[in-house]
Amino acid sequence: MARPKEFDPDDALDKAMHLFWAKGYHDTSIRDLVARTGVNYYGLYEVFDNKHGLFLASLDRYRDRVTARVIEELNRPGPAKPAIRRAFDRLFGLLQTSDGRIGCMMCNTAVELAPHDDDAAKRVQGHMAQLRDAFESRLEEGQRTGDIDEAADPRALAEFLTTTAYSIGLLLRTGCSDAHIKRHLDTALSAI
Amino acid sequence: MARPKEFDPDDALDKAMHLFWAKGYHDTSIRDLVARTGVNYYGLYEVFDNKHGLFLASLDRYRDRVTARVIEELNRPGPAKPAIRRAFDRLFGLLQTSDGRIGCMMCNTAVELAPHDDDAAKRVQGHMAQLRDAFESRLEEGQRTGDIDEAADPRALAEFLTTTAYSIGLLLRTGCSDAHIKRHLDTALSAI
DNA sequence: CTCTTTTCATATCGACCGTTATGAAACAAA
DNA sequence: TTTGTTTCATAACGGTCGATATGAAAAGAG
Repeated sequence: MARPKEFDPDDALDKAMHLFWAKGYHDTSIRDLVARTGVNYYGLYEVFDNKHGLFLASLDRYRDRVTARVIEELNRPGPAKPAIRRAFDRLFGLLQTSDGRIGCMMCNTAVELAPHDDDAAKRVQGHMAQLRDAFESRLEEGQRTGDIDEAADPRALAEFLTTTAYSIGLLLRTGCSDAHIKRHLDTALSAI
Repeated sequence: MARPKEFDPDDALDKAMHLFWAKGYHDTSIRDLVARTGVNYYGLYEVFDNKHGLFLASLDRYRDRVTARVIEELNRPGPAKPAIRRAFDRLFGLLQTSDGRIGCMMCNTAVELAPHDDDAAKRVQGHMAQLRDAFESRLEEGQRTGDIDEAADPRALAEFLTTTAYSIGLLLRTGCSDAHIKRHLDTALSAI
């Protein structure tokens, strides 16, 4: 019984996420977000409260759009080692955006915002734990099926793989070549 | 033949570096820098031109104060593997600052500023190359003395170790525990 | 001492920040 | 059509940004 919204909040969040992902929190202004999303000030504040709220929502969206799919790939049936490799390949693919090689939004946030923002820090730590748990379960399953060395510590390896995932983001954002990243992945995965 | 400076530019640069290191570029204001260094606006601009120049000088100072000492540790006589381990331990120690666990300034800059600042990007890439070359030389020496597997690719391993160094910074800045970081280091070094 | 030069502390500048206020525009209900 | 409600586009707000202008203060030279 009133004027309808001219934008799709879901689509706006996607666009905002990509801008935050590429430019980070401090270097992205509300005006930038208005321009990128096509949503006016009123709409953004009405839906997401403020810049901080929009950023936190973007982090959640990133988890759903990127990390969730990596874990999905990780959990496909089959031996653990190739599944882990495929998960990293999937991650690498998902980190190729139309904005270029902008890395991993969680890694970027861990560095830029999390040290001084408890809400962001909580989400980053949750993200790391989620990824770690997924790796750990897969490694334990691999140990049961004989794919992974029984003497290995699944938790320690899972932490290592999680950090490796973050490293991929770091290397991408630094502009390292695909070949460089592939070499890194080969070396890292030789540890499991 | 005029009024002398009341501050030591070298000391001021140290203080500025630590503030940039902890808070990053965008979240550190000139006023913050004036407060932290005790130097007034005129002094800062007279010596370092502007905020950007002061940041670049801080990056160079970081290389001299932190990275140079890690490489120094790496190049001590003896077998390669323990030397590499000692270098990482030294890095870990140097990253414990009075500002807390703020990670590695080059890693932080690689994420926050380098993607949109060519001067910063050039310094980060130079830093990575310097570290990589140091690791590579040490690995090659290790291969000659039989300490490192001859079948290994020194360049690829050196890249991996460089990324591992950056990962230490990332884990520190994310607030991970010492034990977590030690485990990561153990796993990573199992690859060489 | 006075004069000259440099640095000091501080006020100020225009620009941009995140946020909010304002009035017109677009629908549904009556 | 008129009324009521929500969203639209845009102007405006106070605050802070990086950078600079200003005049007093501190030294050496004469």
